[in-house]
Amino acid sequence: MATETTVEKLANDLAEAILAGVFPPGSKLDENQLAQRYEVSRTPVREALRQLATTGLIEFRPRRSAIVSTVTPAQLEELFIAMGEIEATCARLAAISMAPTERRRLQMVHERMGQAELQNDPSAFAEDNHLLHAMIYSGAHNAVLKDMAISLRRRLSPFRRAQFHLEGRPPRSFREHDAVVSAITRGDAAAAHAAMLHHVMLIEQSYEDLCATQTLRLPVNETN
Amino acid sequence: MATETTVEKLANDLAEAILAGVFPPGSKLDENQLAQRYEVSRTPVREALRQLATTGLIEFRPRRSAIVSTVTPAQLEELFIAMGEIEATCARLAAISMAPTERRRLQMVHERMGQAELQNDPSAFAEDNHLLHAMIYSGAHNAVLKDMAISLRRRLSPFRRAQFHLEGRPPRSFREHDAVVSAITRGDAAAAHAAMLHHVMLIEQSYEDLCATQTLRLPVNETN
DNA sequence: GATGATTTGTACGTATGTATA
DNA sequence: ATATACATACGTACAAATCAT
Repeated sequence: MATETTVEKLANDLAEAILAGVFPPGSKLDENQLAQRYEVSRTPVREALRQLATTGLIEFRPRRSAIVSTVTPAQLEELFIAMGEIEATCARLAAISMAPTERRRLQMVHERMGQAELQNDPSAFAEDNHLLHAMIYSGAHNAVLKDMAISLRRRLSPFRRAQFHLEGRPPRSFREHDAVVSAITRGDAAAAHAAMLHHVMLIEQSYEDLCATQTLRLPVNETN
Repeated sequence: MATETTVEKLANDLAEAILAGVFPPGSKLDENQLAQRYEVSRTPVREALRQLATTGLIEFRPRRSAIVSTVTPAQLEELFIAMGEIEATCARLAAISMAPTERRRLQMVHERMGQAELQNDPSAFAEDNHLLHAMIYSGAHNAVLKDMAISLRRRLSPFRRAQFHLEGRPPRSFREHDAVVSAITRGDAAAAHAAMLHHVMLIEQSYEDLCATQTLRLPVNETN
């Protein structure tokens, strides 16, 4: 019961719902409706919305409903680029300052991920993928950068999810990780940076390919 | 009158007051007191506080007063490191993607800053220093990274202000800028990154020197 | 373009949890 | 340890502005 119950919970629930596509980009967030839906009053709703607004997930307009942020393709690319740069920075710092234990654990998770790929276990693969990246953020030993990375990753998660279903992406992803993990474990900062930048750029690329092949423009739908 | 009057204004005013040291780190932010002081009700105060909490400037505790964030030396160093990395990333991207006009303007401001240093005009120097860094953020052509850089710079501003008064810092700062600006204008991405990283590290160093020589631990006081 | 309905913005009251005597 | 004081958390009410007809 340590959490700030209502607002904290609401902010998380709302963020999750938005990222899951329950409230699609551009949709209005009526305070009264949200209050009814989550069975609270408008006050905590407003405070949660304001919190989400500072993260960029939604937009507050003066006297009108808050709306879920619409990301243009150009903005999306900027998010991917920023994500790549932050992750690459974390990878570089991780190569410099990870403890031996951290390096071993990183290697371990990476290898387990390779097995998941061979065994064609997408959920284990995705889970370890997440863990691997998180370990690199932590390995940078910088809470500020870590928070930035987590926030960006969260923001981009709807756009990254789709790519796991792309044919041939997991094995390639594993090979890219291999370059990153290898560079980090041997302490090659420049190589770790370059490899991670490359990896995230390819993630963006495969997302764009996905958009091109499918008629989908928005990455999410109600079925999620 | 486009702004969301009360809350938006309050959040800005409060942030400014905190950064100026009116509310020192660790001090409690009583909602009623703030409401009286700024002549509004508690509701906008709460919303402004929550906004500041997401930026890390203050901390919300479940059923207790919000407090101005206390930055430990370790956290401060992480902030400086993150700042250096983000600025260096912006410099690298700027070297790659600045338009010719932007490069010329950057060079121009840099030269003007050199004159301000020669003429011993600290306020002009400080102003151009701010402008120069801002131009590099913009030059990266990535709004996400730019916002991160601005936010970090703002957060660290109380700790950077002091260093301008350090003997011999401005000419050194100018020389460090020279390396950055030169690398950017000639499009040398790696050099721009390295030079900026070096520059910000030296800023942190001079702040630490300042702390060591003076008995001051907190960077700001009421006279500002 | 004006008017009514709906929704946001702010104020305030009550309850609950925290700190203190 | 129990009780008291006090500040926050949430709910509700009213005013002002937007939008829809």
